[in-house]
Amino acid sequence: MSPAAARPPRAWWARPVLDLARELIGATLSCAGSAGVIVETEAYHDTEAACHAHIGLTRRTHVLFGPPGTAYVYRSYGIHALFNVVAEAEGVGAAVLVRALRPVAGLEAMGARRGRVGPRELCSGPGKLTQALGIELPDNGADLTRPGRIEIRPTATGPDQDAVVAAPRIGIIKAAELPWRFCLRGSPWLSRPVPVAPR
DNA sequence: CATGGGATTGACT
DNA sequence: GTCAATCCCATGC
Repeated sequence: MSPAAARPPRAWWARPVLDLARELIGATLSCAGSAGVIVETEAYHDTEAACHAHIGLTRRTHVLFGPPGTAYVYRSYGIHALFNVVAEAEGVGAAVLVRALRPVAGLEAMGARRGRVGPRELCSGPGKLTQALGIELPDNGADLTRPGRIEIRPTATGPDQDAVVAAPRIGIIKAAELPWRFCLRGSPWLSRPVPVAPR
């Protein structure tokens, strides 16, 4: 695989959210002594109804409209913390949800945080990977362009685009037809398999 | 101030 | 396959 690039500057994160969601496949996400390679993402944009930012600027969504390269962490179903990275220009509400990782470092710490589960269950879901990495609500708003608890290192050359598959997003009702889920083709570390027949 | 829904997971039938 | 857990916050009275 390609070597890790340096910590990307603000402008790197400012690209269109669909481009960023693809680009992040293969990047390494690390936090609290553990790390994994991103194998699944989803894009969200304020112009479509599934995005939290669709309702406009509120206390919950203001991070989404802020500077790109910022972490957006929110609680889902009262239980799980889900991790996103803000994309596009400041003033646009857009973010990439990280949905699954291939664990590569700190697997013991991941297991301690997740409870005794098999390696395939450590990071194969958006709520699982935040628990495995120790990402929680206080990480909301973290600036990923500065040194901190959470770090994302893309590959130097970006992912091989032939290896990235697009599919409909998971677990949403609104705008469910958009193929804005991106997966590493054939990866055994996905939250769910890519559907065989596209719709 | 009360209510309702949600980008999920794990346990159970 | 079904379903509850549990909390943040937007919305409405």
